[in-house]
This record gives sequence, C-alpha cells and structure tokens, in this order.
Amino acid sequence: MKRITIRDVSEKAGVSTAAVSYVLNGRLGKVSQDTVRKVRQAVEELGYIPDFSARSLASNQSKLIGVVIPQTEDQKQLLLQNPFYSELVCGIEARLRQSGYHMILSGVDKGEGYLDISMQRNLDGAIIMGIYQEAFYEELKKVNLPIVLIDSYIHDSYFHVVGIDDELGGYMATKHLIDNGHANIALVTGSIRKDGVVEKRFLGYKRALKEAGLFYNPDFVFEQSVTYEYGQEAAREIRDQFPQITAVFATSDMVAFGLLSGFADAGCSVPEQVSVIGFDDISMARMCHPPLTTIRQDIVGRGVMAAERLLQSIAGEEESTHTEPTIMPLKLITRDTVRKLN
Amino acid sequence: MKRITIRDVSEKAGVSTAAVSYVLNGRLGKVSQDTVRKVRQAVEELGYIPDFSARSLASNQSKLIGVVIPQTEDQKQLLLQNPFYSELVCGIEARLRQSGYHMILSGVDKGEGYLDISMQRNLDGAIIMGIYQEAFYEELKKVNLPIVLIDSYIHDSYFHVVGIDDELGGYMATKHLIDNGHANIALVTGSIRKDGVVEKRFLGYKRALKEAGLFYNPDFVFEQSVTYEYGQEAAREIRDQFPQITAVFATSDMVAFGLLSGFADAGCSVPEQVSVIGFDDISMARMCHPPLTTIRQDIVGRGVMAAERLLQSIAGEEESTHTEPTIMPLKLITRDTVRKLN
DNA sequence: TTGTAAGCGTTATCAC
DNA sequence: GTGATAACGCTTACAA
Repeated sequence: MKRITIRDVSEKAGVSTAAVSYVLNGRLGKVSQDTVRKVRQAVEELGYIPDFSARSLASNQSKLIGVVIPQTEDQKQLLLQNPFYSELVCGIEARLRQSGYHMILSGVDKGEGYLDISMQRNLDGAIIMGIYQEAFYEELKKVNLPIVLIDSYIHDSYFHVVGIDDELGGYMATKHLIDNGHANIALVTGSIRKDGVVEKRFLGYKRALKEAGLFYNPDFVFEQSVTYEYGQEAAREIRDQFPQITAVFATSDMVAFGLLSGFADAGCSVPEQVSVIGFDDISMARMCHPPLTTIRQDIVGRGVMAAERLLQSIAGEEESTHTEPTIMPLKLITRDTVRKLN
Repeated sequence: MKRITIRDVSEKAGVSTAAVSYVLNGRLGKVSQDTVRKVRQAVEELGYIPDFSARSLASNQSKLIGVVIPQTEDQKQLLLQNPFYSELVCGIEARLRQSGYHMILSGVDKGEGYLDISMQRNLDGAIIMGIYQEAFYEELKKVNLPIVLIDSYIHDSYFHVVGIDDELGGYMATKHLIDNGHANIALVTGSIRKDGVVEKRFLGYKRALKEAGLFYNPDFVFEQSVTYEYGQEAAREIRDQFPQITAVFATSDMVAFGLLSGFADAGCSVPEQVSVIGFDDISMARMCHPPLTTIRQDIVGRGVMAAERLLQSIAGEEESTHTEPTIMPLKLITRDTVRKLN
C-alpha cells in the first residue's frame, strides 16, 4: 500500500502542506474555512493516514505512553497474570485510547533502566507500577518526562502518584474482623519492606489491634510472598501451630485464595472455623468459594485515573494539586468468608 | 536531556554519519575494524541512544508490533481481565522484548479498523487475538504486514496461525468424562459460531459421544456466553431441569468456575453429585475449590510461539510451513472435579 | 490567510 | 572503506 503523504493531500486540495498540517492539527485559527473544507475532503478521498514517526521526529511528541509492570522473579515474564496488574492496564489503555494515545507495555529488565526505551520511542509519558530501586527513579527523572507512579510511596514531588490509603485499608480489614468478635488475628503477607504498600497495611493492622486494646503478637504475622502458594502454606502453619487464631487478614486477595484452599485441605472450614479477609477485590474474589470478603479498591478506576493524571500533566495542566498524590477510595466488601463470633 | 545524535557520535569518532550508522546496524562488512572501535567508543562515552522515530521514517521499520485483544461488550475495555488473554500477552511480550521489539497493546474499536494504527505507527507486524468480521481481515491484508492470528480458523494463507486442535480438545474432555462412566453429559459454552473455536470443541464433544455410542441430546447443550455468570446460571438450570445429567464439559475454565459456584449454591456438590471439566487450564484452575480438571493448553507458550512466528516472518524466513498453522499440544489435567461413576 | 523551506535523526545511494 | 547528501513525512518559523 503506497503511502499517502501530506504532500499528496496538499496537491489534491490545492493548498500548501503547511495548511494541511494546520487543519490536521486543529489549528483552525490559522486557516480559512474554505481551506479546511478542501483539506478535509482531500483527506477523506485519499484516505490519508498520518505517519506518527514523522510527526514524532518533527514535533517531539509521539502520542506514545510507556506502561511498565513488574516481572516474575526470573525476570522472564510480565506479572500480567496477576489480576491486579491486568485490571490496572485495562483502565489505563481505555483512557489512553480515548485520547488517541497508544501504550507500549513492557517490563524493565533488571539492571537495565527505562531511559533507553523512553528516549528511543520519544515517549510522551510513562506509568510505572511496582517498586524499584532508588536508582531507577533517579534515572527516570533525568529523562524529564511526566510520570505517574502506582503503588509507590516514594516521596518526591517530581512524580505524580495515584494511590490508595493502604494504612487505612489494613485498618479497615482488621477492624472488620475485630468488630465481628475476633481477637486472635493473623496477618499473612508478602515481605514487609520499608515504605512499601504492604508495610502500610501492616501498620493499619497494628493500629486496629491497638485501638481495640488487643495484644499485637508478632508470631501471628506470616510474611513471605504475595502468592497463592504461600497462602496455602500459611494456612497449614496457622492450623498446626496456632489453633487459637480465629481470623486472618491477607494483604492480597491472591494470598487469601491460597488460605482458603489451605484451610480447606486442612479440613478447616471457612468461615465456620476460621475467618478470612482479603485485599484488592480482584474480579476473582467474587468467583471463589466461598466468595471472599475483602477490601475493594477500584483497580480499573485507578488505572483510568493514572492515565488521566498523566494526560493532564502532558497537556500542561499542572494544577496546584500537582505534587499531591491522588488517593482512590477504599470500601469493605462483605461476602462470605468472615463469621461473626458468638 | 539534550539528545545525542548520530552526528555527535560521528564527530566525536572522527568518521561520517554513514559509518556510524553501519556500525550501529551491524553492517560490519562495510567498515574497517578501526572505525568500528572508534564508533563504539564514542557511542559509549556519549551515551548515545538511537531515535526509533527517525529510524522508522528512514527505513520503514519500527521494531514495533501491534497486539490486538478483544474488548468487553461495551467496547470500553480490553478483555485483559480474562486470564487467557493476559497469559497470551505475557508470552508475546517476553519473546518480543528478547529480540528488541516493543508491543503496542490495544483493542480495536468497533467499526474502526486496524489499518490506521498500523500505518500511523509503521508497525512491523501484528498479532491478532479473537474473532472479527470478514471485512476486518480483508482490511488487514491491505496493509501488507506479517500477521499472526490466534484463535481463528480463517482459511487464508495470507495469515499465520498459531492454534490448538480445538476439536480434539473437545473430544478429549468429553472422552475423559465418558471414560469415567458418565453418559449424560452437558455442554456449557459461549455462542457456537461457524468456524469459531467453540464450534470445534462442540464438534469434538459430539464425536466423543458418537464414538461411545451415546445419544446426543441437543437439550444438553447450554449455549450463551463465556462468562462466570453464565456458568452459574447454567448450573442452576441443569440442576432444576435435568437431574439426570452427571457431568458437564465447559468450553472454558471461566465458565467452569461459574458452574462450580452455581452447583455449590444449589447444594449440589462437585464432584460427588456432578462432575465438571473445563478447558484452557488458566492459572486459576488449580487455585479454585475443588481444583479443576481441565484440558490444558500452554497459553504462555502459545504467546511465545505466536511472537516467534511473527519474528520469523518479519526476518523473511518464510519456510515451507509458511501457510500451515502451528498447532500447540493439548493435555488432560486431572484434578478433583471429575468423579468416576460406580 | 497562505506558502516556502528549514529542520527533526536516520538510512541508503552514490561517487570517491 | 568512506563520506557527502538526498530522501523519509511532518511541523513550524518566517516571509509573502
């Protein structure tokens, strides 16, 4: 298919290439109504499709957004199998497409940074999920690109952040358990890293405990990885070693599923013998058995919001809220895995 | 960050831009060892990063691959929440990145075609998942781009296809049920469209029945949509209207999950009172309760293979197998949802 | 308002 | 081998 260029259009319309470019870019103040009409018609008849590479080269804007998601531990694959990330991506893509942007979805190889791809592709912005080394963020700043961070508590006004109040979420979950009469509450979680989302949820857990006058028992926190398998394992441990535990807060739904399965295998029924509450409300949460009580964050909405903020930033609409993180709401979703005691 | 261009490099190295370009593109036959060394050093010192937009403009290759996945019915969001697609995407991305390609992930809006984006971005190739109208494929051909189709039984040698033997899969699933003593076997599925994967699975179902000398009862096929909700609904109907049914083959794991839940709600236990077999073996299949017996297709592997074939095609390594679909293997995964009768 | 033309960073074609 | 230099398709001063 031979490419139709702006020159072809200009000839057909009997105007200059500049005029065509103006019309195409909506700078309608610079051209007459008549020209607009002629150009539009020529574009239509010729089936003209602009070349974004050329546009990017000339104007330094690519309409391309980089979206980075974490990878599996072996660095071989994206963590897209984790519904949390795929839902986020759904939201992002939907919003971006709506504004004529496209998304380059990728992981970032260990060691290698993101500088290369962002320069190579002339990205207009980026959305970064997950947590990385300090150096990674430093490098990002050098590119001087609008960037939205998701899941990061980095304290740097350079970055836009779309987050949730993880501490509150942890508190809400634990409180719900307490409100239902539970006192011996375990926490099952991925590794608690300083300033990570998990730490915040952990803090919320402790706050709820404290507020209720309950003893915080470090033995009740099971910390390893955010996987289904670890949930299973933790369930086994809990049953074997701490029969007094009547409820557990999993800091991610994925882990909660593992718990459900682990408890079932141990012949311990949920919620009759042990209650479980998750975090995230991924779509699977309502599909598992029994349906999971959890703290919902509107993940897709968060993706949309991230894209939204990025787009705003690109458009230069840096409001006063520029540096303040956007905090998305949280909601307790009561389903069938928490039982009221007594 | 000021951009370092090939010109800066050429000056620093004391050679022409052409020489630099040669070195960068590995046309080492055209330059002396000495030049290569000088260029490499200058690139290193300057931290040169090529501009793919310029490269794309000049050479018509973008190192960009379009990946299309279906959207939700309201056309608002990608169907990435469906683990089948997200796993596929994982495989594709991993393989592409390994070869220095990037992926633009998008849906395609109804009515609108894919011609625009492929021309705009100068895509080097595309991987299309899902099934579309005939016209969509015709349009794709016009772009004259290597294309790999997943999940399509389009009979057109223009396209590369990476598929599975859906008919065989349907047969395997049904046969497994029959081998376990079941005779009244329901089929729960999305809509059976001519030449769609679902139809093939349906055909396999019938073949297994026939081969076993079993009566094919149209009342036993529940055809609507590939969703969890429909699975639930179908379970209810089956229980209410056809108590004689002892096993059901769901043409997708997602539907099978719905069945599991629906049966449980109806107080009908799986596999004691009714057996269920799914299709796909998405990662959730081993996580649900009870773990799902299903037909596994290596979804990630299929994504890798799709990318692989696309890359080959781009490199011009059209082997004799060019036009023949690549068929990925299928495997019965026996877990806990099928019970042996008697 | 409109058109001309100079880039943007590469690649690729030629002479040398 | 090497180095000018003309594309590639578009945007954008600047001039008319």
